[in-house]
Amino acid sequence: MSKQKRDAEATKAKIIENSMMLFSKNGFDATTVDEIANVSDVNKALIYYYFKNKAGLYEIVMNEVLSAIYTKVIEANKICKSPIDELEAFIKTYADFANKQPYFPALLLRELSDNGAHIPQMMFSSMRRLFKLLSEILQRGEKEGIFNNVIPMVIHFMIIGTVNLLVTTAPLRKKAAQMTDEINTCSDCPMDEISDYIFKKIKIMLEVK
Amino acid sequence: MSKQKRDAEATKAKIIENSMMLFSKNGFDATTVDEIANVSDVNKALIYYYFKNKAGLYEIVMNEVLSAIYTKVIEANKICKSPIDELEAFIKTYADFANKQPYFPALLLRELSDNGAHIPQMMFSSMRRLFKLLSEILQRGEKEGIFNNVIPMVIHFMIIGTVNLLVTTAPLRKKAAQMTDEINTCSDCPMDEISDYIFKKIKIMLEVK
DNA sequence: TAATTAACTAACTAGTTAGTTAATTATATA
DNA sequence: TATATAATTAACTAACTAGTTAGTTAATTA
Repeated sequence: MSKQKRDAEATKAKIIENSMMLFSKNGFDATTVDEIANVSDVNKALIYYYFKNKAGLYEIVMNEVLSAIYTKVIEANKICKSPIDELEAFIKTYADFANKQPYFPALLLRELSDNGAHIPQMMFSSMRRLFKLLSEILQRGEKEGIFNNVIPMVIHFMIIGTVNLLVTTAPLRKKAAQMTDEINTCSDCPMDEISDYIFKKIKIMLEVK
Repeated sequence: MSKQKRDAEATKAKIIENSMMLFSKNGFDATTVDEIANVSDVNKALIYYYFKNKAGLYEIVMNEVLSAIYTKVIEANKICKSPIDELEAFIKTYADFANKQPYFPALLLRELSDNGAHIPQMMFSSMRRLFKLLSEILQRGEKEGIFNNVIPMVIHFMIIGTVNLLVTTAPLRKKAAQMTDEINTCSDCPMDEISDYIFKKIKIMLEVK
């Protein structure tokens, strides 16, 4: 392997990586193409050479992230023996991913609160795949008499919503913890303890007594 | 009452009202001061005459919204007899407000996913008041032996997160319902039925068996 | 090694946006 | 009724930003 001065794939990957970081941190509008170029140490025009435009780059970034999480969730799902196992895997895999890729929940929340202004179609179907998986787990559980009174859409948002808020507010909560003594903002609970708590609570909530 | 050509208070209120609508719909960055001025039928400079700058206007708008919701929740809380009543009132009042003021959840999500970039301090303390109230309800319930194994921060985000996602995705879900037959996105469940479901499920989740 | 292509850049354009200035109009008050 | 003051505007600027163009340099191939 010769050390190359030019490596298109690596450059492209670098641009995507930095875009992901910046879009997640600052959102679509507040991220400038100039900024992406500077951070990535490439000329701005190169971004237009590789990607159609800013929205096109954004779409690729989102696609990459959403595919990654879907793959992980599916992977974790494969080795499960029961709907309860599957529910646990779903929650913990999602939480773990969101925690390790902490920009992702912010991106997702922002995009949802924009009504998918920037990437309507793709976003949409990616999120649907994830929801469909959980939906099937819950309905299977209900058929088997393990769960009862399930509204999958609400349970899905309960999981996604809770995890996303916990991850996105983590820095804010850390700051709050230093300021006040009275309120416990859970600022040093590790994510795997929290996700275990969420799973156990949702299990209680759904299980037939 | 004479019909005036000039009414500073009314003009100011009009600007705030339209700002709230636009900021909520499009976020801070994507809302332009020109747009606010046009919609409000005033000259842009008037906005700078009344408000320090764009961020100052945004802060006032946010303050107004957050105070309104806090007032409603406190009001509903007053007539409650038990922690379970209080929990029910908290969830349903918040959900009702979010549903009637459907831009608010989007604003909140966006602001949280920005780490409070635009209005750090005020936003912060407004959200804390709301959390403190729920926190006290839950801890009182735990002391009275009604609830068990409560982590208020997680329960708070479970409520806020679920409601916010349901409200912000409502138009998206409606669109999805037309496209596919297989997945039930809860697109025509009325909010008060959903908030009742959320309350009942969270009650089960927290109550001592 | 010459020709061709792929990777990359400097410098620009056209359009947008927050914020300002200096002037104008309406209203209250002396 | 004159005048001060509060409300409002037209017209501007400085800074920024998405996207383009015309060109350069490195790598590949004939």
